[in-house]
Amino acid sequence: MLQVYNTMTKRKEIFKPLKEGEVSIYCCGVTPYNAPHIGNARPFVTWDVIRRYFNRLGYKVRYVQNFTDIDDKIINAANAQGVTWKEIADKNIEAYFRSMDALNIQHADIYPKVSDTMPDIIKMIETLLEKGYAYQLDNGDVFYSVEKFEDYGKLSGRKLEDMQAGARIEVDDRKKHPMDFALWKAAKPNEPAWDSPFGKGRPGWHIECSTMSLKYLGEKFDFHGGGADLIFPHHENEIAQSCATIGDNHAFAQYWLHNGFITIDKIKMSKSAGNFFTVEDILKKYPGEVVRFFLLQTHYRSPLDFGEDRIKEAQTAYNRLKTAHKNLNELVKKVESDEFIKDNKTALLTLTQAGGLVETAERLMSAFDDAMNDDFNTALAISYMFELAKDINSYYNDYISGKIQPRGTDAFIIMRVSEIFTDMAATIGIFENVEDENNFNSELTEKLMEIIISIRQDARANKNWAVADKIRDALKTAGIILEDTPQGVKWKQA
RNA sequence: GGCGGCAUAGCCAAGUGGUAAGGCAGAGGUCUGCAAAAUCUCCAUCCCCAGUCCGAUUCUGGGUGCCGCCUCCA
Repeated sequence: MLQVYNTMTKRKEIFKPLKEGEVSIYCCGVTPYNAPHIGNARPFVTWDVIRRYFNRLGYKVRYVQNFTDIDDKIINAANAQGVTWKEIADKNIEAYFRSMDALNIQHADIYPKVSDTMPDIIKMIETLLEKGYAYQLDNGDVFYSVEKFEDYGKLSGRKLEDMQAGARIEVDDRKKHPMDFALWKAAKPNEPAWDSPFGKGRPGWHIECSTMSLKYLGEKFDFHGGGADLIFPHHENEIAQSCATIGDNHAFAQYWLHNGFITIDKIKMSKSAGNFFTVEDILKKYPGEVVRFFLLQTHYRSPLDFGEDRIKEAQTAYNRLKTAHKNLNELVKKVESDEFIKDNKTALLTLTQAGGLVETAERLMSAFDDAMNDDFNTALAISYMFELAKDINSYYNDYISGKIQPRGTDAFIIMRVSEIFTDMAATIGIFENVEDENNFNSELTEKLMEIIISIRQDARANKNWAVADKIRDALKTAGIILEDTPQGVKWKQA
């Protein structure tokens, strides 16, 4: 039974889909005014795993994620760089996809943009004006009147009178209430603008997500997510706008999930504070799957402190699972080439060991699912992968060293264990691009490595350890690790 | 000032009313020409105080510390 922590009720709830067998998700996307940093990536990795898990559970998932491509920051960036807002947005949307693709994030079903949703946004603002939830100023600005919405504050748990409006920024005194927010901003000279019944202008922040989620998911949908900093005011305002438009305070998203922040030295990473690392910079030094794995080793709601050391640790840990994955694949290949059946000396040890392996695997698979069912506890789920990896490696070592003789039943066991480990990996989204993992793994490199290894093997045969070690050390400097195993020399990228 | 979160080994991080997963680092063993990888063994009474309970790290109250939101922000 799947439980999720709902920000609206501040507790874990049993998930019940609105439609049997289907899940609808809206995750707030980015404002593409520059390249995404690692903190921006967290919600998308989180939701990617959630989607994958729902798929695993057999749900049909519909996932919508927006691009807010009209915004003050984009206009500012465009002015600063002397290009159009569209050029800024397009460029950064491309950067967004480059980064997220590297993190192995599956694409949304729809990526609506504000600039493509203008008629719907305008229509929604009209409705809010008609229903008396909004008002227009002489200059054309349209504001939402928070006092008109009785449930205002229900998501973030605050009351209008308790908030210190203007604590950090001056209040626009043309507003009826300090917390009122813009639905439509009248055009200033040289700004991109769209025609509307309220005059030329552009949408305020918040309205686009209300419009897009209602347009693509309907008046009620299952999940709405994003970073915890969106709870107020963004999501609070979305609720106010959407529920007022629909005329039902229980409409809109049923479950609100918010991820914690990525911090640096415990301080929230943010573009405005300048303490951030872009995803593409991190990817220059670490594979996307490692970055992804790093993020998932902590529960999505907990804060996560970013640091070079932490990523390195994650890489070491990730490599451990990867080794198990490789070993398992090797065993699977042997099964497929019938090596397991050939030798049918029925050592009792074999039965115990392989039988134990599959038993462990089944148990861990079940534990893995329990962890995921508990508000998508990837940190716990991953710990079970480590436990399974240990047993896989033990079996592999015993098999390779000839300590155990596999029999026919082992073949089935290996295939089942492989299926389980692959399922786990697929759920958290790793080990999917094993073929091209060595990004400098060209044919030429293969040949060169063959030559180098053969020369070194000659040296080793002559007990010329000095030369052998020199070659190994030199390769290590070049980022290639040699391992002398009973099955011959293996090499891999550092 | 209002609202919310967190405090678990050297570091990171799960979790439970009955004395605590996993990872990294570290120590020792096996394997190895030596390494590497792998594996085995070892490494915590859970911020402080009070209370409830047969029993609390886990519940309640208080305290301390850190962080976040109340502006844009994933």
